[in-house]
Amino acid sequence: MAADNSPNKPQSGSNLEEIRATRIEKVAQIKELGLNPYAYKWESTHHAAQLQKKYANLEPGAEVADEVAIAGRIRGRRVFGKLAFFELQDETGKIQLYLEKKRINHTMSDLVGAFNHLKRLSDTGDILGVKGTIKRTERGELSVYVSEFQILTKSLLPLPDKWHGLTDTEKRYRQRYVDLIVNPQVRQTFRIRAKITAAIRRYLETRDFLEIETPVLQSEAGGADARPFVTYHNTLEMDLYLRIATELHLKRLIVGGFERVFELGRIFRNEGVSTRHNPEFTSIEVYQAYGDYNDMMKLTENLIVEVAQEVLGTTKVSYQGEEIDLTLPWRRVTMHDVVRDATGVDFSQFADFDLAKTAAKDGGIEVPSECQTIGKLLNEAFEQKVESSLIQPTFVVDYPVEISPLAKPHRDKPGLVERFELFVVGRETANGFSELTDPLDQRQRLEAQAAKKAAGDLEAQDIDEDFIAALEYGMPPTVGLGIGIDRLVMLLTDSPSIRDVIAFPLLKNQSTAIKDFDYDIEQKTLRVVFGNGSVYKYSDVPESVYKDLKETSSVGQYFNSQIRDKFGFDREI
RNA sequence: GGGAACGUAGCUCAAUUAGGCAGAGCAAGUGACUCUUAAUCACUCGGUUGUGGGUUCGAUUCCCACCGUUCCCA
Repeated sequence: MAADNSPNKPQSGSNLEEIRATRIEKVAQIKELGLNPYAYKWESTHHAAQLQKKYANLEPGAEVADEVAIAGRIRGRRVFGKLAFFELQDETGKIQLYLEKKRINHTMSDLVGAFNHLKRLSDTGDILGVKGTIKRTERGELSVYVSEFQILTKSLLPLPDKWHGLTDTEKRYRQRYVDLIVNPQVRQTFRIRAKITAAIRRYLETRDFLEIETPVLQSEAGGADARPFVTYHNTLEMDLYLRIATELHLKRLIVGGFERVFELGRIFRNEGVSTRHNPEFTSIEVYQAYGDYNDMMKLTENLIVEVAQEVLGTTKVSYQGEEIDLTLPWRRVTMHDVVRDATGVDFSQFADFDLAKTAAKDGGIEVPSECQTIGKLLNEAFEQKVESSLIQPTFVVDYPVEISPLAKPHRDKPGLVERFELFVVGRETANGFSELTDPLDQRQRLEAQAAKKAAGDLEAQDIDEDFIAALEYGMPPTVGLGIGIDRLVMLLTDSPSIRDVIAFPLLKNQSTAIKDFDYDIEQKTLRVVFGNGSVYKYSDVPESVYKDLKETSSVGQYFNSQIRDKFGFDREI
């Protein structure tokens, strides 16, 4: 465009808007050349890693006449007058492009000045397809010696600094696609995650386990102690809950006659967010008829070891600087023993709760008020004094019945159930038990839970009558297992935060600031529009409050202190 | 839920000690350049210092509130 030389045209700036405008202008120029900046298709012959491997032994300076075609994102540009080097990145890695004016203009004679167009109209971030031959440069870099190119997708936004990359944690999570483009180890983590879940499914399928999908939307959320998310079905006019576990439905399938079932899928728990918790996460639950918790511990060990071996090629992994040895067998210890060894208090000796409580306090254990039985005390002691020290894989077995409402009573130890949990790097990673199959016992236990819920415990379970009916038809002796997939992936990918193994972790809405508000004097309702698009109506708001809100120096401050918790509200949008 | 820290150009970071013109590298634009690989050289553009208040002659800096993130604790 000759107009570029106009002295009055302002020079292109380099804030985001101006960079974007410059690139949109390039899109127009590409179109003017009769090319499509958003192509339909490209046929590649190779990926970068394949070429790097195939020509690994090519000498510097050597050329091979093999014709190849490859596509990817331009990650680096080093441009000279009549020669240019691009770095092209595809899913498998990077390869350099050797772009020579003479060759390109010769083979692309239909497009006059093809080389200069490429120089002028391409940017880092564009998706480029090229055809050419193979050449290792004199400096030793394997390159595609390009004869033809096609800009497949024009990128409008600049990528992060090529040297420092993207390190801002918030931006990495919010714009994971950018994180994936510039941080190769992030791609690797999700590749490993996919391999882990595939390997788990393969392990189970070869042992005749069947994956059956169970409902996410449920009229009662059971199978775990957790608060569910609530949603609403419009035409059925009913509240629904997102599942907090897959347990009760998978056990119904066992009643129905399937002997080995599992489901690997998403679970939702309405709880806080931390390095170890995301409100939606992935679990696998496995149920096997005619087995007990000893069988399931063996399955758990073999499953995890085989997955590690298959995905990482080793059973020795490094996690945040600690060497974790997954080699079998894993340590097994009863909860009573491990607590006694750590605190000096043997909770199996007490018949009386108050004596146990005194001993616990003497042992330095804080006893919360809702902790009213010896079993809960034992669990409390475990969580406070033992859990974080279980670094190497350890099965803790034989849990108190009070904290295990779905597990079968221990065949030898009164007050305990046949349950195990696997701890690695101080974190609960798996949980399994011989399933309670006695419907009358199950009803009693769930009624106790329901009583707790009625008394205000938001995490206690409801009675699932249909589940109990299923048990009354008769469930074979069965053992179940649950594994937290995210935590397993964290371990095997050396990731410090659960958000590093979830592609799009839940983050707070960036702007909940108040955008606008108005007031209805007749109705005394204050309508508030928030930055995230939602609209709330606050009722019975005095006009004086509206006036104050209008005149305050800080709307957000006034709203939070004087309105938010003080008036009833309905969500409009 | 409690505590602490952080938020400055598209990206990575300075400037805050003791309030005094908001800077650099990369990226971007123009020009030169056929072996670069964080290319180089010259010139140039780019800022509502998270948001809203307060103190002050003057605030990125001090104070308050809010928003978000991170870490620790529960």
